[in-house]
Amino acid sequence: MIPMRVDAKILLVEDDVSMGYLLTTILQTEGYDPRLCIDGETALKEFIPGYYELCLLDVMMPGMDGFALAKRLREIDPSVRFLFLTARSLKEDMLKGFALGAEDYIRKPFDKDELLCRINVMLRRNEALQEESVSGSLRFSIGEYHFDYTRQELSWNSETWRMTEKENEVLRLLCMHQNSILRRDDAVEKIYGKKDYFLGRSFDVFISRIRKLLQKDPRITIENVFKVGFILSVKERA
Amino acid sequence: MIPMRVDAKILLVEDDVSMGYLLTTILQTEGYDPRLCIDGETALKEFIPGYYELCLLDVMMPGMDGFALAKRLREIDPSVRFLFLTARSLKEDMLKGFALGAEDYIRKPFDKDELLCRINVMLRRNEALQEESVSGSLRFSIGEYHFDYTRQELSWNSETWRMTEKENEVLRLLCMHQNSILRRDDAVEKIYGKKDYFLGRSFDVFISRIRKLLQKDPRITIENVFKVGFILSVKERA
DNA sequence: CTGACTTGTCACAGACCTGTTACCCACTTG
DNA sequence: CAAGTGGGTAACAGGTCTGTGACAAGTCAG
Repeated sequence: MIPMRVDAKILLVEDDVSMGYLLTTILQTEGYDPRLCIDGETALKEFIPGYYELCLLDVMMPGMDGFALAKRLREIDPSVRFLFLTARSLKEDMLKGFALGAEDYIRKPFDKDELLCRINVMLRRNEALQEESVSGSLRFSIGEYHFDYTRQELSWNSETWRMTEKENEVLRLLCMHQNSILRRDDAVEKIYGKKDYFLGRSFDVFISRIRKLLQKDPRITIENVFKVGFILSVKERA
Repeated sequence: MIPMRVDAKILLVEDDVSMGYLLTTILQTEGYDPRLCIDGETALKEFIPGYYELCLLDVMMPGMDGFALAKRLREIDPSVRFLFLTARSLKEDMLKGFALGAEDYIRKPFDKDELLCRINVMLRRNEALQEESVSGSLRFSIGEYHFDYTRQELSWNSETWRMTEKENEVLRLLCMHQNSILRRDDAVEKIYGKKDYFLGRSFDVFISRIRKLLQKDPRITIENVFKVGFILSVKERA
């Protein structure tokens, strides 16, 4: 299935109240977060650059029409993405819409599933565009936790903590050896670049701190292997 | 007008000879370089990963149908882009097409200009994806702000400031790492070409100045990651 | 079972890092 | 030349890490 882009903010501009309501409902039930405006002026006030993933514009509206609105929005935020929705099936209109940079052009009466499909495709594309640059990111799942090494963050159940540099390093090493021994010598060497008695003790302290960070999921353990190192593992669910 | 993507290679798969010929002609007169195949098997032999900008697939064909072909093509090259063309207007077919990762879905009989428009849009998008970084103008949306690097301008709600050169550079780096850590070492190196203690301090001062510039939108934060760097991010609206 | 050694944890102080304001100097502009 | 701008340094007041010592608890060999 197409992966859903949950909670995406959508700016919806539609003067017809019942149509606007219908669209809002459809989008909401699909997990989107639509914002309905009844005319172009309201939409311009409501618009915030970068906030909305997508704008859904009715073409025929009293006052400022969809095309004029699109032009204004693009002036404010050149990277805005929009899609026209119209009852008119004039070819010229459609061409004009695409010329303005529309991503798509949908005729009313529209089919609900088709509309959702096209929106999904657009947002998926959007996401691909943005995440392109975030490559090189290192992430791990640890039981119910999620650990993002590059962002130096540990999250659990929508809570997120920023870890310190050393904690981050130690946890990374543990994760990379998940279910197998992380040798203390190796670890100390990698973290501090050298090893001596005190650095080893310091490493122990970090193990302790990380245990505390991970204690919300009791299935996670960091077992000690006497004189050798530690093993991070996640027990099977009972 | 929509900028034309000249000479783009298009793989066209259509079993109906006259339709295939018609499409080929249309695409050629528009400056594209289409390659016509009369069935899926031929298309698979003809296909070269990365060579075609776009595949135009008829859905209903004897032997391998368009969907099966799309699946095979995607196996060979996961980044392939395709578009279905079909006489069937069954909703399920269309949904299936999108689920397979289609960029668009066009019903026959199609309108020549609409088809070309949609193809143009797709190719333009393709280009945008690839040339994002090479383009001359660099612009970013930061919450309610809009930052134009090339013009060295920061604007908010119709107010616009011209930034200083260094502010501009620092903000650009922050934007390019939005939501991930901008490492202070990297940043200092890129901005000054070398690094020492004082340049690091100077960088801090610019962070401070930029925070002040961006303070009109309270959702924007530049978080410090102790000893490592900074993260620019925009919080969800309440 | 004992004693030597290893590990878990706490608390804390000092080192180091950051945010900010003020200031100074070089350069530009009118 | 006077005023203004940009950008670096200084200085200071916090703030955050993180080694280390202390001590309790655990492990192991003999």
